[in-house]
Formats: sequence, structure tokens, C-alpha cells
Amino acid sequence: MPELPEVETIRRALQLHLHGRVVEGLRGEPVRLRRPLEVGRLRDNLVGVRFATPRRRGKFLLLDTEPGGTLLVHLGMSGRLLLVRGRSAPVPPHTHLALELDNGAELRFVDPRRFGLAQWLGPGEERSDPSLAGLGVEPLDPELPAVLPHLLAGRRAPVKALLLDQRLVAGVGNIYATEALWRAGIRPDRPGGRISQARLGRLAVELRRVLLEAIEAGGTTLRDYVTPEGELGMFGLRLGVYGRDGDPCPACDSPLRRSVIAGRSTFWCFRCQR
DNA sequence: CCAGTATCCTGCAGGC
DNA sequence: TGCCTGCAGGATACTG
Repeated sequence: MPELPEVETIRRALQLHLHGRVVEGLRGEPVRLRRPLEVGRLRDNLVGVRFATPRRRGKFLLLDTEPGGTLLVHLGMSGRLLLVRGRSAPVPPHTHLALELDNGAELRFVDPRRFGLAQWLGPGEERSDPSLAGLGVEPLDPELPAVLPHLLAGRRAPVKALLLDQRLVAGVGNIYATEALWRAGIRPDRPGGRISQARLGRLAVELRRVLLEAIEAGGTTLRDYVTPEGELGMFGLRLGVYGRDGDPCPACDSPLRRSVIAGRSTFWCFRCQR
């Protein structure tokens, strides 16, 4: 469920609490995630190494190690990373991987729906990894406004579906695509190639703004979002339209509508968005 | 190449 | 109370 801001929030927490830690042990089960979890390979490569500065690319976390190699993590819809103090804490269901750290804490990967991913990337494998190689522009990249018109040019698919396509823009998910389109005043079902330059400029600005605000707020809380420290994210961004079918539009009081685009729920204002 | 749909999973809320 | 349905922050393998 995490989108870019949630993943970035986790990355920052890991920067504080995982950076510099050495892996002393690893537990896991060979469960089928998006790709099969290769426990043996993870253990062989991770035990004894030290975590360096964590990176993010789109919704992926890249946990680099010294002297080399990377633990690649994607949280899918329901994945969480938890940093747990002490190893006697009860292990909740769907904990697929646990890294025992040299300060007595434990990094756990929990993912009930198993759409997520945890995989070892050896030095150099990052470039050849299929899901990383195809990722599009980072939406916080200053070049986004210049690039967005080219990405959408000639496309007839709904602009919302295009925003969700990680090969075009990497890191935008259902919530922030929905919110950015509302802020920009663009109907989510409008064909991507039929939006004026000026309005695409506004979309790029609003997308950037909503992502930055969400990062500032430490992500968005829907139901069960939890920071890596295991605390509920209670200071999440206040959403304008997502999940508010039938509620009055915060801008014009018209009842918000729900429709389905690219198989995903979309919320929008018939009056504000054209 | 592009657009649209089905599918992988579990948990939970709401209706009856 | 229980059972059933639909829905969930994602990505990808298909089909036309």
C-alpha cells in the first residue's frame, strides 16, 4: 500500500536506525512473494555485512551493504518493515523475513497479501534487474514538468492510468494520483494526450506538492500504516478526495464521485475537474 | 506498441 | 452470531 511518500518515510527511518548495523543472523521461510523468497541466498549474502545508506527508487527500497550488494525490498499492497527492539518480542503472522542486528534489534518484513518482494541483488545486478531497469522518471525530479508532456503525448489511456504506470513515472500510486488530479483540476478519465501544456504543467506542480506534503507529514494513514519503528503513523496527510465518495468536495461542496479506472477506485469532483 | 482485463493473496467491513 | 460479497495503498501476464 505504500506509495512514494510512505517508502521515503521508511527510508529516512532506516537511515537513522539501520544504517551502520551489522546483520548477525537471518530467519525466514521460502514463501511465494512476487518472486519466491530465496532465504538461503539472502542468508549467505547478508549475514556478517553492514548496512550503508538506504536508497529509494520509485516504490523500491535499496538497502545497500558494505562491502557491496543490496537488499531490494518492495512492500506491495500490504507489506511493512518493522524495527523491533529485542528478539523476544512476539512474531506476528506473515512475518516472512527477520534480520537479527548487532544492537539486539530485529528488522522484520511482514506482508500478509504477499504482493511484496525481498531479494538479494549482488554487485552489478541492480542494472539488470527487470523491475528496476524499466522504471520511469522520479516525480520529485526537477525535470518532471519538462518530461511529462512527452510521456503522455499521443496516449489515449486515461491520465490516471498513465500516472500509475511505473515505467512512465516511478512511485505514484492510487492515492496520490487521485489527489494530484483533483488539485490540478483534471478529470482522471481524460485521455493523457488530450491535456494542454499549461494544465500538464499544473499537474506536475501539484503532483510534486502533494508528494512533498505527504513526506513532510510522514506518509498517509489509512488503516494500518506503521512506521519502521512500529508506531502508528498518526500524523498523516489529510486527503482531499481519496475514499470520500459522496462527501462534499472540499473546494466546491459538490458531492464527490467514485469511478473505476484501470481497475482502481478513483475519486473526483465533477465540477472542479475537467 | 497500446489499452484493457484477470490474477496473484489475506483481512476486514458491511449487508443480510 | 455467522456467512457472504466486495474492496484494499501494486505489479504483471495475458488478450485483442
